Amino acid sequence: MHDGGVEQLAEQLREAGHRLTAPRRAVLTVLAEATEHLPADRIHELAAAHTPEVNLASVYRTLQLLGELGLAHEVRLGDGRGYWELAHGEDAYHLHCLRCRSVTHHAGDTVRQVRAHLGDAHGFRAESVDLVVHGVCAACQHEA
Amino acid sequence: MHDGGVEQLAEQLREAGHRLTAPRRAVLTVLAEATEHLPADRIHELAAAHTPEVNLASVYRTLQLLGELGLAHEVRLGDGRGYWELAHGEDAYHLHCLRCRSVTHHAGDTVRQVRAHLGDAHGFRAESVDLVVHGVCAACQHEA
DNA sequence: ATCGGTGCAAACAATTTGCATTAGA
DNA sequence: TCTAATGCAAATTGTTTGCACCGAT
Repeated sequence: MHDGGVEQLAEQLREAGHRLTAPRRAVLTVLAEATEHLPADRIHELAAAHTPEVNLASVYRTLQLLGELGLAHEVRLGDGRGYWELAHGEDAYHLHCLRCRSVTHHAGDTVRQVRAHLGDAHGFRAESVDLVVHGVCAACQHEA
Repeated sequence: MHDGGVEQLAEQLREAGHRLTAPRRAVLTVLAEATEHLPADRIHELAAAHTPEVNLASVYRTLQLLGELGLAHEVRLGDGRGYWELAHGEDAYHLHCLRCRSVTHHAGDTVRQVRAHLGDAHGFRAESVDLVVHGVCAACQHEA
């Protein structure tokens, strides 16, 4: 997750017919450097380091755009807000540790199985699967 | 569905050391009669029919209490708000139809399997599993 | 030179809270 | 009676929007 990633994403923005602006580059950089899922206000804070004066509204607008382009993805943890991450090959689920508040995503068959099951059993055509598991991660269990 | 259910829930409230008030009874009645998942403001509207003057704040307070007592359960669909339903034997997932906006819950092994998988593969102790699948339900697919 | 994007401030929507009053037990 | 619970209104929080100005293409 060095700057190369950002350049590539920036390119995708441009290719989709959007302008590459300072706020957008700042948000992309923050997301690319992030090791965890970030809410908009946190992204705003971090972006301010790169590019002072980025406005929170622009962060929201950028995130929405990135979401529409499929470059970023929003996760809802149950509290009101949205947490963002760069898109990774979909069909992942999230483990939300209630103790250390960490959120990790995991790919795997799990979600695919759920999807398959639904089509068979309920004739439901799944568009997207939101699977968030709240609990206590392995690390936190040890230091209990 | 009929008032018997409400009486039983009311009893559980009292047993837990809480007072049985008009707003609380109204919310319980609405939830018991509901055939779908309701957001707080909708519950407020419907409760007003039974008991005029119930305040929206009281609806929120009641819902929170019912949640803590395990009598009701909140579902997050991804839009900002919470949708409520009476507690049914847990471990269900929700199918959210993007076309008709319906939300149906289904019990079954699915969630239990996810739970088991997590413990084995990641040492994660699952407390609650939120599985919401967005897509198009069977009914809506037919009339496409 | 355009017109998409930004900053700013005000608007919104969902939910929460402080406080004086009311009513369940 | 005595304290939990309510109504009301104001405060919070997360997110969106209108609009005049600015800058990427």
